[in-house]
Amino acid sequence: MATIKNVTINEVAAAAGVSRATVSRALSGYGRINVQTVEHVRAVADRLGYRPNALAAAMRAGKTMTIGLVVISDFTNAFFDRATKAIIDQAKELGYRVLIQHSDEDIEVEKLAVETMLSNQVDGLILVPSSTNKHSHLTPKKLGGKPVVIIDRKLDTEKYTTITTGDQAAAEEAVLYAKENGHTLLGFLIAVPGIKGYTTTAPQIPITSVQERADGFAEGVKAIKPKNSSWIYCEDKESIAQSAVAALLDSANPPSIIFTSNNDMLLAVLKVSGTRGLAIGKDLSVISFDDSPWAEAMVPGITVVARPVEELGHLAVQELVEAIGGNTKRKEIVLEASLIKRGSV
Amino acid sequence: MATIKNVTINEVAAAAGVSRATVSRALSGYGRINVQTVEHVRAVADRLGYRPNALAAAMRAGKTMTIGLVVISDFTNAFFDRATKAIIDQAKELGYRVLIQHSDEDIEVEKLAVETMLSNQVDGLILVPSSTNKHSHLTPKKLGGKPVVIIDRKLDTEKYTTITTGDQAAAEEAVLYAKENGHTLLGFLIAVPGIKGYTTTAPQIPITSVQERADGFAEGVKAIKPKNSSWIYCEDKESIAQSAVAALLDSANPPSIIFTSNNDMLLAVLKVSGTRGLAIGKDLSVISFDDSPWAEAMVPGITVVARPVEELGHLAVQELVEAIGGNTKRKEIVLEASLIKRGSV
DNA sequence: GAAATTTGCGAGACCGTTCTCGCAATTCGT
DNA sequence: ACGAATTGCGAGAACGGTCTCGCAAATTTC
Repeated sequence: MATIKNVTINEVAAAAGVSRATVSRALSGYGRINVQTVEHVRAVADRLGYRPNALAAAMRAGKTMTIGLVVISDFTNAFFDRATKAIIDQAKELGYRVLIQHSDEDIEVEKLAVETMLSNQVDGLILVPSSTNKHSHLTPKKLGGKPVVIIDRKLDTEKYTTITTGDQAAAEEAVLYAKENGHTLLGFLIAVPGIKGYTTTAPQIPITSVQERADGFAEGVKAIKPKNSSWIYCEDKESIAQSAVAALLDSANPPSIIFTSNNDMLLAVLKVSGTRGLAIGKDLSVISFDDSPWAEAMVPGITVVARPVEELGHLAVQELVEAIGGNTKRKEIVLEASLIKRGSV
Repeated sequence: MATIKNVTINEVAAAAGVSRATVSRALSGYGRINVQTVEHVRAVADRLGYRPNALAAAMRAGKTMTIGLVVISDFTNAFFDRATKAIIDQAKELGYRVLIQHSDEDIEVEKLAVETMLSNQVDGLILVPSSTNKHSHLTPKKLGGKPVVIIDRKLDTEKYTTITTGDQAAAEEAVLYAKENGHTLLGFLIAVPGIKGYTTTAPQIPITSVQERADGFAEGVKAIKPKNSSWIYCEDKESIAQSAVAALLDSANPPSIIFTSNNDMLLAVLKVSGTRGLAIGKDLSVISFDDSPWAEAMVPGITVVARPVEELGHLAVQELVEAIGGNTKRKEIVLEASLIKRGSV
C-alpha cells in the first residue's frame, strides 16, 4: 500500500528554517512569535501539505477531543439513530469527534465497548445502559476519572448525570386520551429485552424507560377503570411480537385499542391487523411510543408519544462537554414527552 | 474533574520489578520472555487496573485500527443508518473502531470531514461522496496513501474502489412490473440534491445512484410505451415534495402509479394521497426505492426496490481492510437490487 | 548610555507505548 | 569442561507533537 510518508512538523521546520517549537507556535497560535514568522511558516506548511497529527497532540495534551458513544443499535426504532445523529452533529459543533460502538442490549458487550473507548482515550462517554443495576464498570475509578452521561434510561444509583424523557406521564396521558375516545377494552404490548417469547404476567423489566411506560399505562388504567385491560410482555422480535398481537386479538375480550411500547411492537400490530383486514383507527386503534416520519405519513397517521430526541442528544453532548471541562455537578434531566394525536385512535 | 491518573506501563513495570520492555512483551505476547514472568506481569497489571493507551500504541505503530466513515445523514431514508450500523459492526468484527462524520450532502463539509479523519490518523476511509466530479481531496497524495472505499455512488473516475447497487436495472424492472399490472399513466418523482423547488425538466443529477434510477425508469418507459409519463425532479424537502405530488395529481393526465426515488418522496406521496382520500394500491399505486420495516408493515405494503444494505456495509469494511493490508487492486463491485412486490401496486 | 524590560526563538523534556539491540546468564554439544 | 548457541531481559530510541525554560537580541526607560 502506498507508503506515502506524512509530512511532519520536523519537515516543515527544516523547510522553513526554524525550529519545531516555532512551527508549533506559528500554527497553534500561542506563545510569543513574530507575525512574519507566522506567515512564513504557514506558507511553508501549506506548500508541503502539512497536516498535524491529532494523535500526537492528543497524547501530549492528555485530551483527544473525542467522545465515545455506546448505544443500543435498534433501527426499526428511529430513536437511537436520531439520537446518534444529534450527538455526532452537536459534538462537531463543540469541536469533538465521536467514536461509536453498539452494545446490542448486552451488558458484556457494553463493558467491552467502554473498555475500548477508554483505551482509545476518549475524553468522555455517552451511554445508553444495557442494565439498570450493573454499572460497576462505570465507577470513576474504572473510567479513569472520565465523565459519563447516561441517556434514555436511568440506573439504580444517583451517581451519574442522566438525561431521560418523562415517559410515565406521557403513557398515562395516552390512556386517558383513549378513554376520551370511548375505549374501554385496552391492550398493552410491552417489549422487554431479555425475555423469551411472550407472557401475560409482568416480568422484571430491566429498562427504566420501558418500566416507566408500563407504570404510566397502569396508572392510566387505575384512573379510567376500563372494562378490561390485557397485558402482554414480549420479546423484541418480529415473529414473537406478531404472535403476541394475535393472542391479544384472539382473547375472550379483545382490545379495541392497543398501546405499544416501541415501534417494533407497533409494526407487529400493523402487520397482523393488516393481514386480518382490520382497519387501523376504525376496527382497531393504536398508540405507540416514538414518533417517526412514517408514523405521520401513514393513513391514518399513528398517534404516538413523541420524545424530544434531538434535544436529548444535544443536551447529552453539552452536559458531557461541561463535565469534561471540569464541572462535576451531577444532573438529572428529564425532558418532556408529548402525545401527538393522529387518526389511529 | 477527577484527575485520576491512568496507570501506565511504567507503573506496572515498577510494581512488577521489571522493565517497560518486559511488561510490553508480557502483555503483547511477542519476543522472547519467560512464561512465569508473563504470568507475574499479567497479575500485577490486573491488580493495578492497567489499561494500555491505544493512542500511544497507535503512534508507535503508525496504525490506529480506526476507520473513518463520512456519510450523508438522512434518516427518513433508513439506508444510511442501516449501512452505518453494518459498517460499525463489521469493523468491530475485524478489530477496527469507527469514527463518524456527516457531510450532509455538502462537498465542503465532506472535505473538512475527510481532513479531520486524516488528522486523526484513521487507517482508511469509507465515503459516500457528495459530488460525482469533485474528488480532488481524495487523491492518494491528499489521503497520505490511506485507502478509501466509495459506497452507494460512483465518481466520474475509476481510481477508487467502489461499491454500489444496480439501481438502473431494478428501476427498469419496476416500470415493467407496472405495465404488467395495467398501468399506462406513469408519474416519476425524483429527489435531486442541490436544486430548489421542483421542475419538470431533467436537471443535472449530481448523484449517480439517483441518475441510474432515473435512467432505469426512462428505459422502462421506452420499453413499455405508456400512454403518458410525467417527470418531476424535486428538492429533497418535505413541503416541496408534497407540492410536487400535488402537481402530479392535478395535471391534465394524472398518473395511476408514482415511482419515487427515495423514501422521502414516498412519504410525500403517502401524505398527499392520504389527505386527498386516495387509497394506495387502489386509487393510486406507488413503487419506491429502499425497503424498510414500515414499508412492509403498512397496509397495503409498499412495493419497493430493496437494496442489500447490510451486505454493502460489510463488503465496504472488508474491502477497506484488505486495502489497508496492502491490497492495492481497485475493485468495482455492483450488488444486485431487487423488486419486492407488495400491495401498493 | 546603561539598566531594565520585552521579544523571538531554540533546546530539550515529555506523553505512553513498541521494538531493536546488546549483554549477561543459562543451556547445549562434543 | 569449554566454546557455541540460546534465553531472558534492560537500555534507549522512536513515533509527532506541545510547552517550559532560558538565552540572546531588540526595544524601552530614565
